[in-house]
Formats: sequence, C-alpha cells, structure tokens
Amino acid sequence: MQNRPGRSPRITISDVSTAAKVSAATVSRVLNGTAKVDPQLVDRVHDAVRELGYRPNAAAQGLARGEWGTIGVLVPDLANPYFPEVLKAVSAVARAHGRRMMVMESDEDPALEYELVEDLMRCCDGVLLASPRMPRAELVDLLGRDHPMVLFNRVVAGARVPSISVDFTGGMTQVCGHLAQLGHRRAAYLGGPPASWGNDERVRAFEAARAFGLEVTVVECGGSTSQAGYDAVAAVLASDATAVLAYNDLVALGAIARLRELGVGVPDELSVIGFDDISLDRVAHSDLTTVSVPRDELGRRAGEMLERLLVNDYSEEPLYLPMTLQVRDTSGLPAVR
Amino acid sequence: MQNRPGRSPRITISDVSTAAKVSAATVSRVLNGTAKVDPQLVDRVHDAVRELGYRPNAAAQGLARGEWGTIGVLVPDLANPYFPEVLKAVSAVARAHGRRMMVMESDEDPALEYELVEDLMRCCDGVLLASPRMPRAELVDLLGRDHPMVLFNRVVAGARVPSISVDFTGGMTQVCGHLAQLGHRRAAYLGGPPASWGNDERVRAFEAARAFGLEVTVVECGGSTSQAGYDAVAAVLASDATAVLAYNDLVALGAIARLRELGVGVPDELSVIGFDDISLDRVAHSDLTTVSVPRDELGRRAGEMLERLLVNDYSEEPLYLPMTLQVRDTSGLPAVR
DNA sequence: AGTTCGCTTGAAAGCGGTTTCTCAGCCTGT
DNA sequence: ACAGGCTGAGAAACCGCTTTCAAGCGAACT
Repeated sequence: MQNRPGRSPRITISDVSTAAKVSAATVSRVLNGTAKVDPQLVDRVHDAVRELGYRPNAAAQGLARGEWGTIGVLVPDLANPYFPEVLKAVSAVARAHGRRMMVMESDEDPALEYELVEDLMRCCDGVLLASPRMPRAELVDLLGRDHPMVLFNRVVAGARVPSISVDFTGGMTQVCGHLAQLGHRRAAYLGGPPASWGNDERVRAFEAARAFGLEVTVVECGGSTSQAGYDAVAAVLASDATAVLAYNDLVALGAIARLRELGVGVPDELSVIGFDDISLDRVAHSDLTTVSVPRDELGRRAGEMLERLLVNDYSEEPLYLPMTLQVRDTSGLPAVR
Repeated sequence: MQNRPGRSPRITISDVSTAAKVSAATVSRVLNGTAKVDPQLVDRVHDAVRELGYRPNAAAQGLARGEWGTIGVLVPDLANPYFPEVLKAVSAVARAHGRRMMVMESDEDPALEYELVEDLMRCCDGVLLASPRMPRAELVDLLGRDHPMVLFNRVVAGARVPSISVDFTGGMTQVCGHLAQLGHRRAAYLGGPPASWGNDERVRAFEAARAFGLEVTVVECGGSTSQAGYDAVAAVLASDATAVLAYNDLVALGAIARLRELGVGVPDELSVIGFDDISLDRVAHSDLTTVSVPRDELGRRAGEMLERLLVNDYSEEPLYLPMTLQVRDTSGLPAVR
C-alpha cells in the first residue's frame, strides 16, 4: 500500500497519532477500548479519526492480533441453490461474531478442493467445508493440519472434527414409508455426484426401504444438476420402477422435464421425489414431492460450531438434523403395468 | 498466532529458512520466483517447505506487499437466486487472477450497506457493489474514497466509476411490444424494493410502453421476494390491468401462487411476466414468461472490470448488457372483460 | 595480476497495527 | 514530608513476510 500508483496515500495509525498528538499505542487503545484513556485524549483521537477518515488496515490487525477476523467456506457449486441459503446463515453468524466470510467454490471439481482449502487456511481463522467431495484421504490430511475446521454434510468416522449433517436414514424412512403406503414395490434411485458423501449416505439409508418391502435400484446419473437428471431418464425407464427418488431436487426436476417431453405422466405413470426442497421459497414453491432439509438452521448451527471451535478447542459428536418429507404433486399411486 | 492455546505453533518463514539453512529472503524469493536463486538452494527450500508443511501467512503477505489478494462483493440478499450466479462468475474471474473473494450480505437493509462497504475496503483490493440499495449520497461518498470499486446494477450519473448494468429500456421495449401485440392495453407493474435503482429504471423504461399504446399503472409491493408478490395481488386485481409485469421472477411467482389460490387463471384472466429469468436452470425452467438477464456474463464482465481497475486506474463508460424476452406460458391474450 | 562488473545471498528496514514494558506523575498512608 | 503503590501514556518490540541495500564472490577484461 506504500505504492499505490495514482491513488492517494493510505492513512495509517501514525497519521492519526500525529494529528491527535498522542502515540500510536493510545490510538489503538482508544479504538479497541483495551485500556482506560483520558477522556480528553479519547476525543482528540476520535476527532482525528473522523477528520482523516481513518480505517485500520485489516491485514496489519490480523498480523498483530494473530487472528484474521475471517472465516472461510468452501462450497462445491454456488449455482446450486442449496448453498447460498447455507452461506446466508453462516454469514449472519460470522458477522454476529465480528467476522467476515470468505467464499470459495470448487465448481464440483474434487481435485480443486484440496488446494482451495489450503488457501483458506492461510487467510481464515476457521474453515467450513460444505459438502466436500474430495477423497477421504485428502480430507483426513487436511483435518490433521490442526486448523479449526467444521465439516458440513459429511462425516468422517474417527476424525475428531465437529461435523453437522442431516439424518438421511430418517428422511429415507419417511420416503419409503410414503411410497410403500401408496403401494409401490419397486423404486429407482437417481444417484448424484460420485464423490458425494451425501449420495453414499442416501444409498445406505435405503436399507430402510427393505423394511417396507420396497426394492430399490440405483441408477447412476453422475451429477447434481438438472441436466444430469434429464439425461438419466432413459435408464430409469429401462428399469421397472414405479417411483424415482432423485439425489436432489435439481436432478428430479431435470428428470421431470424429460419425462414430460417423452409423454410419461408424473405421477400417474411414474412418481418422482426430490431431495432438499429447493423451492424458490415458501410461497412460490414447486409442486415437487421432496424431502426437506433445514438449510438455514444447518448453516446457522454450522457457523456456531465453528465459532465455538475458535474460542475453545471444543469438539463434539456429529450433529444430525432431521429432515421432513413434503408430499406434494409428483408422487402418487403406482401405475398399473 | 503467537498465542494459539492448545494448538501447535504456526510455522513461519524463518522456520523454513532455518531448516533449509538459507535466509528468509531467499525462501521468499524461491516461493515467489522474484529472483534467480541457486538451484541447490531452491531444492533445499522446497524440501523444507514440504517437510514442515509451510504455508505463507496471507495477512503478513498482504501487509508486506500492500495488496490483500482479495476482492470484496456486497450483495443485498444471498437467498435471491440472482446473486449466487453472479458471485459464481465473479469468483471465477477473481480466482483466475489469483484473488480470493469475500462476500457480504446486507439482507436488503440499505442502512447496513455503508458500514459493510467500509469494512470491505479495509480488507479488499477492490470492491464490487452489486445492486446497492443505499442512498445516492452515501454511495457517492464511498465512491469518493478513492478505493477501487465497480458498480453493478446501478449507475450513478457523473460518478467516474466503472459501472455495469442491463439495458432496461431494451428489455421493457420487448415486453411492451409483446403485450401490445397480444392486444393488451392496460398493464400493472409490481414494483420492487423502494431503494432499488433497478426498480426506478424499470419504471422509467415504461416510457417505452407509451409507444405501443400500453398504459402502465405502478403498484408498489415493496419487496423482491415472492411473499411481496403474493401480498400485492389484491392491489393488482383492483386495477383493471390485463397483464402484470413484476419487479422480478420471485415477485411474479408469488403473485401467481396467490392468483391460483384465488382461482384467477393465468394467463387466461391475467398475464404475468417476470424479470431476471431465475429458472433453476436451462433444463428445469419454469413456465414463466420473463425477461432474461445474462447473469453469468454480467458477473464475468464485472469481475474483469474490477480486475482492470486494479491494474491501471482505468475508468470507462457504463456498460449495459442486453436482455432477452423469454415468452413462455404465463403471458397470453388479454381477458375479455 | 589487478580491477571492475555482475550475480547471488544475507542483513535489515519496512508494511501497519497490537501489546508488553517502562517510566512519570499523582495519590495515599504513616 | 517521604516511601510505596497505582495509573495512564509513550517507547519499543513484535507479528510474518517482502524488498531494498550492501556485501561477497567469481568471472571477465585490461
């Protein structure tokens, strides 16, 4: 900042101290309220600050204090409506604790994540890993770096790291119960990104389906976007499923778009159920039957976990928030074939 | 960082220099490639870095270099799908230039923005103001701070600041042409947040309507959410409009939800047109007739503008990207009353 | 062979704050 | 009236890294 071509020189604490005729230490004390200062000096400092338009340099403060006043969040895809809502909540918590929020996106490329997290660790007091796709080994390596970190939508067995996720089993149980009650016997699951831990968990949770006499075939679609859902419809139709459960709402909506093109009635010929409840919001929701995830609460809790972690070295058991099945218009009685 | 209770001491450049038996200056030179260094020393440094797991402290680098390596973005609402897409593009550009992205959200509270921007200026090389709602006077004050800044979705006449927005007039002309061609004579406009510059511009652009013999009544709904649209339906119905143009898609969808509840057919009894084209994506789009805004390009261009600004003190004319009317299912012939 | 030149490297001076340390000055107790 | 204890302000050290500056060294040139 010593060298800002064409720009006015930055105002530093010593400018203020000169103007206020006090030492830099006093300016710092006044601004941070860390010690008692003569009211007269306080006024002089405030006047000088106002007059000069002084703003402390965040980098210098960070360096001196040993804290950046920043938390970092890694997300796979900002375009996936799931994450902005989480970010919103995290940001609010961070702000409430006087911290800023840095955001990085891997664009669903697991290979990029490692580097991004390393970068976040260089400039953030704590890091929130939202739905990290990276291989377990890399993740464990990063977690071992002894840097405050919270795992979101992923749980690593044995890792002593605060983690938060949702109760996939509970959600699946509701879905399977719903489908079974409608009379379905065979369902297909449209899997999401191969590296997604949440995807594995959903598949695992299908164990619940058995109890309801529901048979589930897993159809890989390889992505979390509606395009992926759209493309995977053929494979779904090839199975004899009467209901499809999608990795998330985007995939479900993509599938529905394709089904409509093909003239396959939803839910008359095929029930479709999504995941996440990514409606635009409460009022303008879609008519998709889906499993709702409390994203704001998830984000808030995650933010608070991280904040606690930054204060004391608190570590806790993984937290699983409950999901709720939202029965709407895309699930119905099985087609008679 | 000198004092990290319970955590292992941070590894600094001097640890590396000691381990590699070179000076800190040399470590810095090797890591940044700023000067030629004996290959043997280079190897020793790299070995030491790897062995110790050294990562340069971003705050210290920022301080020494006079650059934070960070850009800041202020958005009104992360939950509004408009912004994440912009952020995604901005983030990609920033990353391509080796910069990180800091995000702050005002939650649609204009009174908060000033403070947030000041904070961003303390820790970012450049700041992108996305759809700032703050009063013009405050904005001008901030712009006068001589800090690299780009204005997004707002243009301040006379301010020498790179700005980017969309061609509201062009978009409105298309909408009005479309409605006029269908035979509409009276339309209502559901206004958005009172502090939104874009809202004013949309209203202003209605001048275009006149040329098509279309009369437009402005109905305030006061928000940018679907709830706002939902609540404003009564006022719309009270007018004798045969078509409604909403501030954005969320408002439009909220209105449609309410209209459906009231049994008012869309578009048979009332045409509804949105703004932004906030469909979940290309495949799973809604059936809303809307004016599409190229958000990714907008974000990309904005990011590039900021990047240019950071290199040289380049300032340019406001850039207006074109909008495209997407005619879908919610607009049709006017009802015969 | 003696200088000068050019390169690489280490020492040291910042960058802009915070915090410890030190020292006046004042108040209190005897 | 004087020693001791407090209090509040300034000087200086430090945070971790970059960059200027100076020095050392070998090569090249006269």
